[in-house]
Amino acid sequence: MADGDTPVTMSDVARLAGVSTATVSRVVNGRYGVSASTIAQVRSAIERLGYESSLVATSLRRSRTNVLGLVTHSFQSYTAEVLKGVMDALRQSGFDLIIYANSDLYGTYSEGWEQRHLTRLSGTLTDGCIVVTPWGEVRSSTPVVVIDPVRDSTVPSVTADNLAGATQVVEHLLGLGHRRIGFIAGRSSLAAAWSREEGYRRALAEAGVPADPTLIGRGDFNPESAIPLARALLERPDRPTAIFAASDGMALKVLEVAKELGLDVPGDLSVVGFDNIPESALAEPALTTVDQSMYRLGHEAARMLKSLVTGEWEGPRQILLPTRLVVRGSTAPPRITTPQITKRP
Amino acid sequence: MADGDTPVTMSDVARLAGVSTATVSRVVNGRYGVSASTIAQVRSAIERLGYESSLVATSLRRSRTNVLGLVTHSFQSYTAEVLKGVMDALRQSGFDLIIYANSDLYGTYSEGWEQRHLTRLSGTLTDGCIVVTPWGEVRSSTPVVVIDPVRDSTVPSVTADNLAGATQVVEHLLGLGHRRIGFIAGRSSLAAAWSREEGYRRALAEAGVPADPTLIGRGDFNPESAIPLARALLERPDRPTAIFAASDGMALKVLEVAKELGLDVPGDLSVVGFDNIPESALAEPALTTVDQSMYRLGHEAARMLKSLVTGEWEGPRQILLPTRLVVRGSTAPPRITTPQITKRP
DNA sequence: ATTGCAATCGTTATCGGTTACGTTTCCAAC
DNA sequence: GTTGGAAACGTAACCGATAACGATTGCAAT
Repeated sequence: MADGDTPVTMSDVARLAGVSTATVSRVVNGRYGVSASTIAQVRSAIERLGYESSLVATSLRRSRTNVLGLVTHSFQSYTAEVLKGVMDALRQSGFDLIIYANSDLYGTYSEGWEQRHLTRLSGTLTDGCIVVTPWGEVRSSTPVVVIDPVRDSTVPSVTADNLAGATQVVEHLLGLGHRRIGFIAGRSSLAAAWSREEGYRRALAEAGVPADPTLIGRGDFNPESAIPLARALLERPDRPTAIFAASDGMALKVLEVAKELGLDVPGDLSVVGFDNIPESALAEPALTTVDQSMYRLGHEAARMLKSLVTGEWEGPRQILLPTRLVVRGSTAPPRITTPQITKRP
Repeated sequence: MADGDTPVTMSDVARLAGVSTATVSRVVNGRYGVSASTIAQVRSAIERLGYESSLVATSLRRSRTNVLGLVTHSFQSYTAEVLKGVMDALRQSGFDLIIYANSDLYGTYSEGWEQRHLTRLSGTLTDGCIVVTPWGEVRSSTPVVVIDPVRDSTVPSVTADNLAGATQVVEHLLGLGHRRIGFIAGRSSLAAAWSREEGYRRALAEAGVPADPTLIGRGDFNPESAIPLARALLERPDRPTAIFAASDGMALKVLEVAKELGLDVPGDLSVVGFDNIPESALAEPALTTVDQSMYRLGHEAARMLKSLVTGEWEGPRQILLPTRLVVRGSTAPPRITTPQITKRP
């Protein structure tokens, strides 16, 4: 009860109940072949001693730990949302979650980091891992599910339908009357970044709007990376009337830059993001964005990993989740390059 | 390398190196008593086989797992900030972090939850635990550090200087000219909630402002709980000119209610929170609040737990962290009950 | 009274490391 | 040439639980 007492083991229980440890084990695991009276005796001994089975010893014997891992390089609100989904999917499933994160605060990030942790964990502490937005392809001796994988990855993964989402964004902007639409891209190695850019291109192409490569800024999903890019786009004489940033974090920085330059949003400039992180709804003006339900990404990834570990997964190994355009206050018809009044429907 | 191969064990290494497992163990753990040439052989065998020692087996033998636990009942931005601090403190310390959370989404919370998980974890999976804002006193066979403990707790803990923070808030409001100041309290069992309320009372008393008990609403730190309380306070004919909520989550709800009732903040009503969660800076108007650096709470708790586990803790077992008043746009001189113009210094 | 078959329970090897202890080797000192 | 002793290494018990296997028991069928 207090600190410092030696932990009570299964053989303590066995001794008190007058049976063998095998029988105690059977009772604990609810296995067949123990008489009702013995079960009662063992139960009461367990109760009296306050016995808790050792997760460590159990893990060693079975070769399952019932612990899943989550590896992430950053710990922003995106990851936090994912985490909620993961934990909800795992609650009462018998699996515990262990987290490896590199919170990106001291710049100690190194590229092989994820892989190092994966190999250390797999086959030893965890039964499987979820990896969030990795830098490269991952391999492991235990099952892995990747959220937002790199391009052309064959590892089991969960991704939002970024192509559709980005297409909708551009269609929304085109519908408002925008023709010069800037784009701030994400880390190009990620499939998500590529799809969002591809959606941007396709939607423009289908609408017959000529693509202007100089309107594309090369960001990396890090919010800070968007600042110089936004500045460059907005200080041009022929500045775009709208900017679509590949993530909310970057879009919020675009808002700041616009404010700094004295531009009114959405009057002078429309801004759209992607992700729908909680902060976006609170921004001023509230950010139009694409909801990709990071909660669901996490939830599905956990569900998938769980059944992958238990060997009962049926569905596809690459899951695509729907996205949804969320129109808020940061988008409106342009009034600069198209001086005529454009009424909204 | 690929999936499905049996993990390579220490005896595999031993066989290849032509030594016993004991020697391999000595090499792996850098212990004295192995010749340089043997070390080299073992090292190369480890290298060739890609051997990784089993954390589970090691944990069973030594009675240390090098895993710390974090138990929390909710997973809001408060907890996320704490988590960042914890993980930063633990990085490269050789300790891993395992998280138990009840994200409060399905109302499955039950009061004994924390204690159940604590007893299950301690002495089996973790070497010690951090518990965030528990519902009751906690006990465990391994070290525990509590962030925001209950009142009169004797368990090692880390808390912000809530009394000082709350006092500053009220002094700030008094300085602006407010006299009728409402208060929305937090979960009263927590020391933090009590201290904040105490600070509110003391500051009023010291300023000679008569306390009006009807201006105090009994919330529980859950943002939703503040809604009816704020409504009740603001629909009175003699409504307060300022409301101090014991947490930012609740304060943000007060802002919403005020907006709903057509009250201008800070013109008709000043609002102050406590915590300084990220959302507060983004609110409209930005929320005046008290920064208690949840990051530092987590960081200090982890540092303390770590040394408690290794038995090298020197400092006090109850840590008090400074707070800081952050004045933003949600507070201003009152203009309702005090019609005269009050100039700021 | 045997036989047969379940149901029940104990023995024991094992999971992968760690470590107390014992053994061997080797070299310096007597 | 012994002896002493430290260095280097192997043996085996052990951490706590699980499971294959064998042993015992009880009871119905023969």
